[in-house]
Amino acid sequence: MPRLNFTRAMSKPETMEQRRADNIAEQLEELIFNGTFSDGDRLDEVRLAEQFGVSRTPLREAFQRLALSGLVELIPRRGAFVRQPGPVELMEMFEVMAELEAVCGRLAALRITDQALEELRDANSNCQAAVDARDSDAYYAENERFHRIIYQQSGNGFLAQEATKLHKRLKPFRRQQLRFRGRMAQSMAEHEHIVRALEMGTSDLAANTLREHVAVQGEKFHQLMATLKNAAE
Amino acid sequence: MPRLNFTRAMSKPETMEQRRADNIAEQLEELIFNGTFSDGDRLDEVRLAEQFGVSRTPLREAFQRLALSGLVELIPRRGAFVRQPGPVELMEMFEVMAELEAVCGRLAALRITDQALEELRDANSNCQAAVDARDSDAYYAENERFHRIIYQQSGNGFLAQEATKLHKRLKPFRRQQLRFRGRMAQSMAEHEHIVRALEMGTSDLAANTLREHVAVQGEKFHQLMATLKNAAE
DNA sequence: CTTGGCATTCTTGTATACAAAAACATTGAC
DNA sequence: GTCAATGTTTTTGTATACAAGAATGCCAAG
Repeated sequence: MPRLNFTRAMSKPETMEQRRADNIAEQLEELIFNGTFSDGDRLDEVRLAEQFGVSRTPLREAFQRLALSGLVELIPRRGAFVRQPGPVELMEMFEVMAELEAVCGRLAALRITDQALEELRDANSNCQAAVDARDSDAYYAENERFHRIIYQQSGNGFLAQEATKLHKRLKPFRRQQLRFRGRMAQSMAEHEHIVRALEMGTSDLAANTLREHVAVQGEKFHQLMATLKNAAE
Repeated sequence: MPRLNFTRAMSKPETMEQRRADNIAEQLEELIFNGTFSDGDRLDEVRLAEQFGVSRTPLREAFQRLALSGLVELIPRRGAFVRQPGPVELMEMFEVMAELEAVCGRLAALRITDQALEELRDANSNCQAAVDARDSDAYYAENERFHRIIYQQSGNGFLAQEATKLHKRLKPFRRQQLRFRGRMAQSMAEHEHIVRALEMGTSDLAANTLREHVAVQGEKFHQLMATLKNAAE
């Protein structure tokens, strides 16, 4: 006889208390992103367990989560292997990212609030300040804020969530890109165009501008490939 | 001193041998989809463990996977709760699905092979046969094949994967839809238009036709809401 | 009748134990 | 020297054990 009579989940308690396993998943993610582990590396359960000061159980739970997000491949009876996207998959992911952003932009052009527009302008001026100060960290932070606002203003929570997920996944690669000369300034200029399109409420223009902004083509393609080779060394 | 000197994963062995935990995740997914568990239900670890004849450990690993795919919400120290999308989230998901299909169509119009076109026509004639026989199961199977081909012909593996994932997630809701009068026939007709657009290689037409085909609007909206109410009773 | 606090029982989260499978190393044949 | 077979050791997958946190029930006070 089941005890818990509250078989229904009450309204989201929005508990931000994390279990240990969740933290471990995040930390592992970070270790993969920052290059401590690279493609093909095997994640040793016992060593990582020691390192994190926990037993294998929560680690294995973390592996499950990472596996579904694609960062790790779980090969039965063999272990967990880091799985970074190769050039082809990376291009594919950027292509999807560009399309997702375009959709967000198209919807946001119709639904964005005045307040959000103001925040976009604010993020943009912070970006400009970062460009002037050649502070790529600050630039990146504000750039992320800029895009996140657009995701949210699409008015489609699910879409915003998916876009955020992919954005996060591509973060390390995008970040490399910013180190190229003139990249920050160009990106800034594109942001201005995007804001203008959103202000005007022209869906198609907003969509196309965002797609172009995110798409990897022309010189950006070569830059991306260059960073990949560096990462592989 | 690490033992495994093969620290790199060899080329994908494409091992289809599943671990127990993977199977459990799939079975649970099925149980959620077919309505054995409905929104808000708590998944009892010990009971399910008995039911599946395993211990709690593999079950908990399965929970982790289901949590990331959104079917289950893991509340710390409280348990795993089934989380079915409500009307709003469902509409959002269909909107994203429509956009993903549109992108697939746009790319596929440029890249589709003659052989794939032939397969689309084949799937379509099977669909027609199913409509004539009023066999909604067969219709659904061929419909799925139809869409899957388009995903794959986008030439973007990552996109195809994401589209497939969402398609699967929406499966139970789409399936309900087919029971409405005339829905299968209308859907069939739209498929014809889609194939024609792909044949002609007109990207925009293919994209728009697919978007309209998948989008939930007008009468379809009411039908979807009706199925939701039925499911809640 | 409702409300609040305490004890009890159940449930989760984590650690540990153990069996099965995989990788490694050694030996021997060619 | 290369390669195959076999025994050893590591490593994974699962079961079990145990500690800490929730939920329930009970009792008393208002």
